[in-house]
Formats: sequence, structure tokens, C-alpha cells
Amino acid sequence: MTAEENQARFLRCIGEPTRLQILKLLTKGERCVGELARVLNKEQSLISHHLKALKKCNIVKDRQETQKVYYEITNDRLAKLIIDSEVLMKELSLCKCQEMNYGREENQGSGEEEIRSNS
Amino acid sequence: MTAEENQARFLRCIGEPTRLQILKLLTKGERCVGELARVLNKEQSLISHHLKALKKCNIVKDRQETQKVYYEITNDRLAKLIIDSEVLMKELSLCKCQEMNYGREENQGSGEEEIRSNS
DNA sequence: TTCATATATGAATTACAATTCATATAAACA
DNA sequence: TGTTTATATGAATTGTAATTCATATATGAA
Repeated sequence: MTAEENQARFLRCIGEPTRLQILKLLTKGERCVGELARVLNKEQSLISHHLKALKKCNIVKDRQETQKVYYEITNDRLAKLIIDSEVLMKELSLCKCQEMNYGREENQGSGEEEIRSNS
Repeated sequence: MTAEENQARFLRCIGEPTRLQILKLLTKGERCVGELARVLNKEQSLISHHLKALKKCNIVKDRQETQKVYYEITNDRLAKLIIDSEVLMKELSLCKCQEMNYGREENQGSGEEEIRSNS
């Protein structure tokens, strides 16, 4: 495993839309699997699979409390890197590639909806 | 195209071993396609494909000089992000995942061999 | 114009990753 | 114990990306 292969693996692990959504939620604090699935409106098994991938790369760690399993980002510098890359991408207009979406700003499903409202 | 999709696309564009190798070479200055292929010991067409992908995401830009086409990173902050992620990955031992390689440090083909030695 | 050099491109193949679905495990509780 | 809730897992499918190969394009030189 070369240095670049490891780094690439790490970047690709972060570079998946659903995992980015998960990570952005986790930058604000730990969340359990069910919450993540509910907020992001995705299947629980899908979230579990993604969390497993993130954990495998040491990007998140988990903590069990009764039935629930809470996940959080392993290190604040990681959270910062994710935000930095987002800022950079926006400021430099990177990846406006792949046709369309010039000047528009959509934001559906980005994780800012209600939570902790039921139960 | 959501914000996360764009960011993910950007991160995955960087997150490929050969493209990382290319980018690391380019952090030290512009290079033409042939040089990159020679130094990395990969097919010229492969390098061209990867450069096209990077260009599509505005990560690199090109400049033609006679027959040769020179590529460079579009922005220094991008180069910094790449280095930052490398440092972070190493310091946090991220992505030691995927079995094996604990404690070893390989470095074959990472782009530090001779260049400009022929011609 | 013909040849050599440099780069790009498209099609085909292969490899890998995301998603879904069904189900397993395990804790809490009635 | 049986039931509900929460999470994990494996197999199957699908989608996407990397690589190779053959070839096109374009520039410069003989």
C-alpha cells in the first residue's frame, strides 16, 4: 500500500455524498444511527454501511448506550478539513463540472431539518 | 446537483492514486504530459485521461507551448489542501484500514525519480 | 509533403463502490 | 418468554470509474 493509495482511500471515503452529509451532521456533535437515517431520509442499512466504511478509515468512532450506538468524528482537525474543502470548492468554483447548475444553489436533504422532535 | 454532490465529486477527483501522484508533482511546478507519464511510469493515454478529469473539475489548467501541453494546479490553496490531507492522514493514522501494512513505509513510484535527464 | 513527436479521445474491458433487500443479532421491556 | 426497537451484515444488483488499446489530431522538422 503506497502513501498515495492510502491518501486516496481516505479522500474517497470522505468523498461520497451521503457520507459527507453524515459527517457534516457529526461536526455538530454525536448522533446515533437511527437519527442519521431519519434526518437524511435514507435507509437504516445504508447509513450503517456508510458508517462502517467511515469507521474502517478511522474517520468516526462509536459508543454504545443501551440499544443505541452513537457515532462521532474521531478528531476535530478532520472536521475542519471537511469544512475547508467545502469552502475551497465553493470559492474556487471547483467541480461546477459535469454540466448544468451555474448560479443556482439547491440545498435539499442537506441535513438541516428537524430532529429530536419525536420521542 | 446538491452541495454535497459537488464536494464529493471534487474529493473523489483528488482521491485517486495516480491523480494524487500527478498533483503532488504539480505542486512543485508545471509539467507537460509526457514528463508526467515518464516520471510516473504510466501510459501516456492514462495520464491524459486523468488530466482531463482534473481539468474538468478546475483543479488543473493547461497551457500549450509548441507541441507540448503544460499543466499546473489552478490555485495554491488547492495544493495546500492536498498536502494538509496527507499530513492529517499520516498523523491520525487514518486509512490504515484495508488490512496489512502496519509500521511499514513503502514509497515506490511516488514521483521522486529523475526527470529532465534525457532529451 | 512526409515523418516524427506530443497529446487527446472513444470504445471496450475490468474493477470497485453504492444501494437495496432480507435477515441476523442484541438489548430493553412487557 | 415473546415482542419491540436499534443496529449490523451479507448477497445481489446496479452504477460508475480506471485502465488499456487503437487511433485521431496537431505541431514541427526534414
